[in-house]
Amino acid sequence: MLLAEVARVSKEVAETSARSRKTALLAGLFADAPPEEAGLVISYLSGRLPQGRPGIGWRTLGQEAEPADAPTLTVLDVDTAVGELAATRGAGSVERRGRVLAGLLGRATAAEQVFLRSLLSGEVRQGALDAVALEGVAAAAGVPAADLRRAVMLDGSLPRVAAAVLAEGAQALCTVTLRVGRPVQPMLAGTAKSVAEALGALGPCAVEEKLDGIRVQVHRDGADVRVYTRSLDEITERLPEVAELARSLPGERFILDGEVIGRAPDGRPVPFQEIASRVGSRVDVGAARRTLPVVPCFFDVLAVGEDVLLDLPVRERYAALAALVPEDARVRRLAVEDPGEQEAEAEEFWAETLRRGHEGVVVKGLDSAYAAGRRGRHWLKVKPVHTLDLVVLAAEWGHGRRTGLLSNLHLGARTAEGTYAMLGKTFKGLTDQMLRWQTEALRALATSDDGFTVRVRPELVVEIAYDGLQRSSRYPAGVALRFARVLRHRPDKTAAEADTVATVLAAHAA
DNA sequence: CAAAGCGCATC
DNA sequence: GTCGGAT
DNA sequence: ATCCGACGATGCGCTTTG
Repeated sequence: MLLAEVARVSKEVAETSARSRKTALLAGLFADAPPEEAGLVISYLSGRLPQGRPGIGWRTLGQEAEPADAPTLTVLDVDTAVGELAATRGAGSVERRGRVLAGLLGRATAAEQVFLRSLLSGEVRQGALDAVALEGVAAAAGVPAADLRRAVMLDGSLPRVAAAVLAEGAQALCTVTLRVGRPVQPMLAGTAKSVAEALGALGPCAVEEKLDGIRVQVHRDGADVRVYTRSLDEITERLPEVAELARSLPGERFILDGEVIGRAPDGRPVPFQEIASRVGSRVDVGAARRTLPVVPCFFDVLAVGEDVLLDLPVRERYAALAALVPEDARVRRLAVEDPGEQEAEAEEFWAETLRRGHEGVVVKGLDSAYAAGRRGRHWLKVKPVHTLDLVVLAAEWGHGRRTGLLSNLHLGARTAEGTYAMLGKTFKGLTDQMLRWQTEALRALATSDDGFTVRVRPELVVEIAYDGLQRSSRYPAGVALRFARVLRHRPDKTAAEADTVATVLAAHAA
């Protein structure tokens, strides 16, 4: 199949807003794809490369290339080139990769270049990724989307399952089962503003501590233990403690879901950044382990022995977990069978969890199944929110649907010297109307515009919500906001009324 | 040989 | 990771 | 109820640059 066809459909998908129409466009192409190329086509149109990230970023993609006049590239040609890109490493690799990329782009028409650049950069921006492509596959193969979705969650790969179902039909889905040793898309949590709100939404539930670490899925089959991240990358070698603990458990075969954290000598959890550093260290795991040992805390079990537990309710899965994992390797939890009667108890659990230094709680419906790969409304996370009044120091021009609007705000707190210390940026929480308003308001305050960033007189105050502070080597206060978002503009306030660095730091002093 | 730049992963 | 918009 | 895309800070490892 020609890349031109894929690029054309991608463009059409991008230009239609209705999801049903996107699905139909994708289904048409998937049905046309030769069986041996279907996986590739589906992968590209769901915005992924089978090789994963190819080591090509905005910098490398910046190079210009004279487009070809006529489309000759096939998807197999692209796959070959991407394989080369991904395999290129060592001294001189940047230049070699650049040449391979130039060669590929040189064989592509202008339209194909647009698609290739977006695909390689990881931002297809066609309003359709995995989920919509999955609908397209289901339509093309004539199978129920729900059946296909379940198979993909268990298998972990849409292109693989899709190729099989297009070739063999619905029966291909029957052979996909949960297997120990093959990672499953983890279930995700929605958000609630308060414990009371979560209790009200869920009824009988479990309130669990939410640990601020790295999500892990641990598979054991006899002596073979593997640890996977949330994105299903295998990180077993980086976390020997986790593998050791899994081997020590009284079960030969299981799949556990949990979070890896570190504990200070007093038992309190170490900051997320330290865990990220530890889990990210690959070259000298021994040294990293000595510096910061980690512990897994499990909160779910997806399989044990020959039994698949995904469809069992939380209460039964937790009983299985308790039978397998000792208490000190499990998350603390409170069962709330009667939310009406136990609200105070739940609130106290939340307060105690925060006193222990954890991130918040996750509230789970006791009768819900494990919805692999979904952001279930049966799991709701609750975290404390902090707010500040900060001053806009600059704003960046937006992209995509925010083109022409000032979007990303540089946020400053007042210093003792009467200047402003930047604490981070945010573009979140802004409605279209707020974007329009701030674009005009900031234009009026502009002191410079380099086409990327507009610097402004520090006069506009914004109310910012954030989750906490993190150590920063980039920002002058030595600290940055985590997950900052705009609550509202405060044109009624003057910059002199904004919060100071000192009060920000004081609010988080332990 | 150290610093900077880049890409990619976590949240 | 959070959030708003669209379906 | 879902999905998507608008982009955040940070740390590691690799490669290039000074």
